[in-house]
Amino acid sequence: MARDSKSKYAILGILTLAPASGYDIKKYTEEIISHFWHESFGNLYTLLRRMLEQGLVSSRTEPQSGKPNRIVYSITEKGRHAFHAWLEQPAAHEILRSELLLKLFFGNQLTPDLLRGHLEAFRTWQLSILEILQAAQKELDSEQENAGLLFRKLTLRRGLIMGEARIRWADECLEALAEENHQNHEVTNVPTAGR
Amino acid sequence: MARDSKSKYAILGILTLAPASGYDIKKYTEEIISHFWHESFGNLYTLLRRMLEQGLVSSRTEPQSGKPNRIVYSITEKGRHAFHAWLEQPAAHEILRSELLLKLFFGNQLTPDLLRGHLEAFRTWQLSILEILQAAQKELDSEQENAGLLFRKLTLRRGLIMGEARIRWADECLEALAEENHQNHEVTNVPTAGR
DNA sequence: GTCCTCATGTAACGGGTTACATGATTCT
DNA sequence: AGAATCATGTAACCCGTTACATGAGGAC
Repeated sequence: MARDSKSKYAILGILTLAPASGYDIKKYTEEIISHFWHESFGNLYTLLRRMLEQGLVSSRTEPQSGKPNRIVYSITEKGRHAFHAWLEQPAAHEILRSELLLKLFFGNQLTPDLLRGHLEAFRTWQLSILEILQAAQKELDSEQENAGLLFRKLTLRRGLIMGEARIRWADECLEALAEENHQNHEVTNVPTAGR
Repeated sequence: MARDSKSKYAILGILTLAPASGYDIKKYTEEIISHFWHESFGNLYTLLRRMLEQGLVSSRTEPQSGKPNRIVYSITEKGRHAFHAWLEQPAAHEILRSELLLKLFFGNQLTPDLLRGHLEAFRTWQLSILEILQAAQKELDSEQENAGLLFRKLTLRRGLIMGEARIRWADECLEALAEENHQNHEVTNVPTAGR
């Protein structure tokens, strides 16, 4: 087994839906599945050529005038097999590595203001993602029943649930910090006040 | 700037709390912050030596009989500066890449049984993590007020909230799939039954 | 006039994982 | 007897990012 590229399977999966160029695949990741996946042009193009050599995909060049040629890839039988074999395999445990959490963990070495700034930036960022997902959901709801619809909805649902949870958490943190700050002020400003 | 190792800052952060060996640091990540961070021995040892060269840490070798020598690292002033500079920097947006979501997205190419299997495996895994976190929370609650306590609690809280959300989501998915399956059976088993 | 979209590519680089080696001691 | 803990290290390797190059056509 060793380790093999997840990108490879993402590409195969997308080619399962329709033939596509590298550019198309990039767009697809950005527009449809950006809430749980991303690809860079860099290894997209490199991978596609490698996969061609391995016979997982076939290619056909579409000449265009004025623009560079489009290289449209299709999944082969071999590619389909590889994809399905992967699909059946249990999903690898996601490795988690959150820079924000790391900073927060060492939060007592940071000024309250900067800390709050980090959390608020995170919050607003999550909020903006949520809005995009909500719009996507509306669109999906108005779409008519089709093959992959349920699964698109379920993955979207994940994005929404997690986004909401992240915002709830950020709010909790901000509250806790505000409270702590408040207490500190009471203590330092009115140290021996009547009790 | 370019890109520099996040591991580096995790290490510096941990050394901020107390001098430690590579082995100690690994243990710390596993026992205390595993819910949002992880390190492998591989680059831990490589990084520590590089950081020594860069003057971010200093080292002292503790001879031991029977066991290999312990190399205990301490953070230097330069290291502290680098760490604080990083702390103040806004946290990079987490890149998301979920293999499970990817499989689910292409779920209509998978048998319902396998699909359910994936989701249930995910669910039970998340549940086991939750239990660990809950135990950790109980421990933290009984600890007396100290410097980093609030922040440990806040990061733990994140793990709990997210874990619960993931489980809720998995349940939703399993329900949705069961329902769909049920409908399909009705249709295929009693195709023209009275209505 | 400048920015965005379309479209493909390459080279550098490095961050991190995996797998291996070594070996005494202590727990089950 | 065997597994786990302690403890450090190295070498392979590759996955993926970033940055660059090229260039036409259309939008604003």
